[in-house]
Amino acid sequence: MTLETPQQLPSAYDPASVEQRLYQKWLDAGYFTPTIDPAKRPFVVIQPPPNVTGELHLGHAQRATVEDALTRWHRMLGDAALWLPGLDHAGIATQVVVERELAAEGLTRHDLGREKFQERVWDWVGKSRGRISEQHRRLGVSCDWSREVFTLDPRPSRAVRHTFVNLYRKGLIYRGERIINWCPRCATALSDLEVEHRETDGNLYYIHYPLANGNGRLTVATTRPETLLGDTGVAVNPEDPRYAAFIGKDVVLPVLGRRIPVVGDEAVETDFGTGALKVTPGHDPTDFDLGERHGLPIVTVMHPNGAMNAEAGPYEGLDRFQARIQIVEDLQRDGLLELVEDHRHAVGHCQRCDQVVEPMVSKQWFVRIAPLAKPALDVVRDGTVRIVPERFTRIYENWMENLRDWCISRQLWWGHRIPVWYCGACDQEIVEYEDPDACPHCGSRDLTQDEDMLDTWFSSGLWTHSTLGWPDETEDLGYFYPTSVMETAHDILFFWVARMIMLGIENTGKAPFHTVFLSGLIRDVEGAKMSKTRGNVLDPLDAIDQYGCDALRFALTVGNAPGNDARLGASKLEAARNFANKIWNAARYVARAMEEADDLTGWSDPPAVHLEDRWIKSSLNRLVARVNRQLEDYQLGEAEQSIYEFLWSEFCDWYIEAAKVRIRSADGPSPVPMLVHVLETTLRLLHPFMPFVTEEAWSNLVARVPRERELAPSIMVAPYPVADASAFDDAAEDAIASVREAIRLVRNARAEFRIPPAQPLELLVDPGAPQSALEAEAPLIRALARVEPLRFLEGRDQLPTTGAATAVVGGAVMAIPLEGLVDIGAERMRLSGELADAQQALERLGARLSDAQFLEKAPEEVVERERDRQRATEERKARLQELLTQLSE
RNA sequence: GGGCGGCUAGCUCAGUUGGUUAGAGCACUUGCUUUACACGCAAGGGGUCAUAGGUUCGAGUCCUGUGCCGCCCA
Repeated sequence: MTLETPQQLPSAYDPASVEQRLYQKWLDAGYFTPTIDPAKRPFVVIQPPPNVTGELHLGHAQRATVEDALTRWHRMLGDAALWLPGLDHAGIATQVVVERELAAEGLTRHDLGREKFQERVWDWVGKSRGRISEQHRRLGVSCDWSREVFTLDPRPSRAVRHTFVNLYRKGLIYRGERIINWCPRCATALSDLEVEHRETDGNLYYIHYPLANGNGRLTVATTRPETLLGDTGVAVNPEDPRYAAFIGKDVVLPVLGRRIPVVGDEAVETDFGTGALKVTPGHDPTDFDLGERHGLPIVTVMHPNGAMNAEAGPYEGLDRFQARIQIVEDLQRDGLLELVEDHRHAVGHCQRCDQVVEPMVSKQWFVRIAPLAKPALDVVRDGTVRIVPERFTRIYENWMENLRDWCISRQLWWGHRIPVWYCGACDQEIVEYEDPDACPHCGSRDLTQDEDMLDTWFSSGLWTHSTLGWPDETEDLGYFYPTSVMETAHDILFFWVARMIMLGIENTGKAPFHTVFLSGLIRDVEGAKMSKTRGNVLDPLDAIDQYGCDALRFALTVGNAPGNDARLGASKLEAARNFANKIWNAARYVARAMEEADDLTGWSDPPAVHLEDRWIKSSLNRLVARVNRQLEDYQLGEAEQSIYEFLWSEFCDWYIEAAKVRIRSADGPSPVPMLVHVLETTLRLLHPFMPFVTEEAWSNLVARVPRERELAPSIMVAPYPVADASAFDDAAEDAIASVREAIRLVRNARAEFRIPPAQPLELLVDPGAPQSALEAEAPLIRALARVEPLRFLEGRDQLPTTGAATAVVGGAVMAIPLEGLVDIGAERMRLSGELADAQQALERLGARLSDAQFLEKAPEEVVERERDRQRATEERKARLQELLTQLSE
């Protein structure tokens, strides 16, 4: 590749011409695949596998950026960094998507049959995978594509099979008639987590249940009157004086006329409704528990599709919502409906298809959760697993302490099939690692496999180890497990993270990672969740086309605190794009300075002799220290902010501008080696976040540099910067700060008095101190403030007393003679104001420093800092007073 | 009903062992074709950190109460 001259480089950074080329270069070099090396420390991130049928959205892009940044950082630290990508078959989500497609053709999955339907899904998967993969690559992710896994691949499927069999044999998986959440649209059971509760306007119906003996009646309140068809009791609180006498008697179920008992139970809330509760064990989870306590029978009144069944008597065949209307009418007719109230309450909806979910008793497979939850709780409590940000630890604990058994069977056709066979001859359940040919109990070949599929999250829960080869003792598993950081969105803490911890410990004996890093959700500018129906979805690829990958990555992560939701809009993307362009142009400038410099010797660690060099080197090393600290503490957004500020406001705004002055005058040591050094270091610091522009700029720099140290072939395998504390230089930083202040004051006066930028100004300075930084930096002040002549005075009495803009910087006094422009009275007013400020500050400082408590209790360095400030403020006050006296003469 | 989070400049947000005069981006005002960058440069305006108490030498930061907004769980 021939090196372009700096002049040939475009003046605006063009991401499109860089990104694909560099990504290919990294792929070809094999940087994304770590080598298993016992001498190295492994760093492992397992990617949360996106749904195979979905497209990546900005949330994925943000998480990918965080995961990539962590991986790139560790790779540069010299770790064996593995970021393992994958895809999730997403059972119910995918099935719903494909069923919708079928519905558009007027078909259901039953028209196709199980096999054809599965083929159809695989077709869809094939199309979708390519898109997801393309999106990921465009995001610049450095994941190891050679290890990419799909949840339905043979290896993870084997892990699913082994886990199921092991848990079954330990008695931790069982089949039973329990109350579950049923989606009539999807015709499948759902776990508690897959139900979304939404506040909905409904009614509360007060219904009379006459006593069987004809002496009165009980009135119950319900939001779902149609379920009374499945009532097998009425419950009241035994402490409730209104109803105590009813316990043990029978009431007559309206409409159906069935006799059902009244039972006493403490769980009944006396102040909800009438205080009497109809008990429907077949269609309500609390009633199920209650019914179990009192031995009440279970009656299920609905078909799986939500229509009423034979138990519903005259309502058989009606849809559940029609049945509700009909029953209410009938109750009214019979005079059994006391009243109907408006009532707002939470109604469960299917997470995937939004239908109202029906609690229903059904025969399903469950995981016994308590024995798994205990160790998973312990590892978080004892710090083996750290959750970032910390506040989610409590949320995790609360949830884990209140878990019900996990319903894992789904009446779907897409996913991992439940590995249980039933023998037609002896009726035994057969659960083996390999598919059985014959019944091990009776030898019969009349075997049928369970029709159901496993909850997707069952396989996801194994992801940290199934991707590395478990249950086999593979080299990958031995080296990379347990993994390091699990980064994911906080909304799947329970769905996924908790189950990974439970099943990771269960299968391997070890917690699957040491850190959980939870990201917030990405919202649109208005703060709304992005969704297709709202039409506010921003495709990551569009954003990349428009602003560039680095800009998107930066915009998605800069300044974000872990776990907090963030909004993204055009202005943030523009700011990020501008930053990429700033870096590009800084690099372009430095490259040009290099071409024109005679000697770049020492660039890799230039000695800091000149005050400006001492300052920038000190400042750079403080930045490096800070960024390392922030990364170690997972404050990625802050780290980016730090780099942004240094690069733009320190390096570009001041060091480069100062360097130009020195280069032009050819006076003193050349700043070019330092320019190269600072930029090269900062690019490495930033690379994990903005991989492309840093690589491109870095390559352009190092291609022009003498080989003073071994140079990596790519910034992504170059070492991450380490701070050199010996470069810290407070004196230089203070000195440059006062020079900057002086320049700012001159520019300020120029703006205030409307003096054209090109017109030089005379500046008189009484430096005050013998070794003033203002004197040392006179050329810089001349150039950046457009000062000519700049004269340093012997004594204050030489300062002009009229018609001058004046200011105090540290111990120095400056005056810009502006006869005829400056109103001396206004000038005096301004200085008096400053004097008053100084006086006020001194009073505060004096009070603090004379407080014995403060002196005794505050740390030494804080006291010392206050003393320094007091000294400086006193000096400033003295100078201001002198100046004012002079002006009033 | 229980829990969590937010309330900081016009807007969006940082601010992690409590320690300068509380920061950034965007927006705003003024002026600039200054040969790296107008995706830029310079100067500037703008905040009693929701509220009431408390702890402390010192509170945006810790504690308690209150108000509004959002989320999670039941």
